Amino acid sequence: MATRGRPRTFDPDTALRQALEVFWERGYEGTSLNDLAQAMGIASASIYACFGGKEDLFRKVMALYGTTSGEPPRRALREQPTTRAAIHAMLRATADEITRPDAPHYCMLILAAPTGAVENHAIREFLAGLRHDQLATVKDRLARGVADGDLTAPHAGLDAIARYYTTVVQGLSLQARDGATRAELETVITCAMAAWDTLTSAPSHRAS
Amino acid sequence: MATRGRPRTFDPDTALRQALEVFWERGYEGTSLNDLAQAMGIASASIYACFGGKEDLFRKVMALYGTTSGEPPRRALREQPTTRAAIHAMLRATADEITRPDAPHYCMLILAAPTGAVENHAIREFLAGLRHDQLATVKDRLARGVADGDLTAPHAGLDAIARYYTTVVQGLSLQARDGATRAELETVITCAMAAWDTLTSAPSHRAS
DNA sequence: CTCTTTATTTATCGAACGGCCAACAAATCG
DNA sequence: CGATTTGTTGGCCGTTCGATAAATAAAGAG
Repeated sequence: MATRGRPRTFDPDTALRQALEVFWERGYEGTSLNDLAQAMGIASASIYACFGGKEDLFRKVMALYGTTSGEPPRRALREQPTTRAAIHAMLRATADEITRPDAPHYCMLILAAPTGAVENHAIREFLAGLRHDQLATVKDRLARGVADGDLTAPHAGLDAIARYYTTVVQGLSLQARDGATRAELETVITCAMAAWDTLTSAPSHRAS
Repeated sequence: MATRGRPRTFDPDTALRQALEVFWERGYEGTSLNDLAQAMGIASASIYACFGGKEDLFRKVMALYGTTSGEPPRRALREQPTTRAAIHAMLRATADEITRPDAPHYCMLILAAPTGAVENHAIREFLAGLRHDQLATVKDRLARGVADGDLTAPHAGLDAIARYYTTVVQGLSLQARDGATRAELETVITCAMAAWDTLTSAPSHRAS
């Protein structure tokens, strides 16, 4: 049980949180190992020893991010009794997270690396995969609504509705990044939810 | 009239288009002067002589981008007879632009530099300003609708509706970036327009 | 104590970065 | 023609990039 060797002088969990802050503030490509080492209070070589390279560290950071900032929206989807309430609560939880005064006003999953140099393609694929999971989670919640009986054969497809609200979530992140206030995001959410009744009515008249 | 001195061996307009391609593919921070010089077929010193530094070049590129890819959505807003048709056409024109087979599947204005190193703050501010203009343009179109009489004292505020559809536009860009097809974007647009009638009805019942 | 193991610091790697300049080349002018 | 103006070339500036090796420090094991 006892750990051999020299014990490390920093707490990896704390260091990971500090790395999260830096990546959050500057994005993936905008963050250098120097930035990280300085913020984490250790030499860059220690980062390699403990976390692997920049890319490995970023993946670990995103895992932490998912269990912290990513949890409230996921919980909203999971715990709200009706599908409509679940979607609405997810949007509001998202708006809460991306306007917190103690953190940058955007979602890392969405904006930390949307574009970049070719050599960072793997990171973008990684994030795209996580976003795909996000879409699938929303879709699953809609399917559960059908199973629960509070959503009956929507006029628009489940896929379309899920993608629509995912689109709104992503758009909210950019709005917050551009300085929109929590109240302004709330008005956007209200507008987005105004489509709900139309979208979830039985298939009656026109499409397109 | 005759131009003194040695004439340049490249066409600045062509070079600017080539620079646009590179910035579009890799974003602002992901593009190096080497990348640009290689794609433009000239030495980096020629870039400095003709366009100024990287930041100046990017601003000129964005001006070109605005008059090309940015024009169809703007024209849709301007030329459609009714406000509803204008918004709908703008969304579809946006979807067309960000799924063109001959260009990256996203909007540069939105995703070329959403985050990044502190030294590139000015570029982000520049883009944020352009996006603010975008929002204002949508808002103006709604106001024109009220003046035209096809939009009467909307239940939701004009600001909220404008910001909502701007949010959708920005979300669409991320969807396309993640591989959504034109058809999938169309379903999102259909969902987004489903809110229109509710949003633009006279102020009657509840809010929030 | 000595030996082993692990973590740290320091120094540095080669490559690429954005930026810039002096020398050369090509045109018009007088 | 020579003088002048302008564009292009090639290279180099100091810095920083991500990454690594060697040397040092601190703990437990025997």
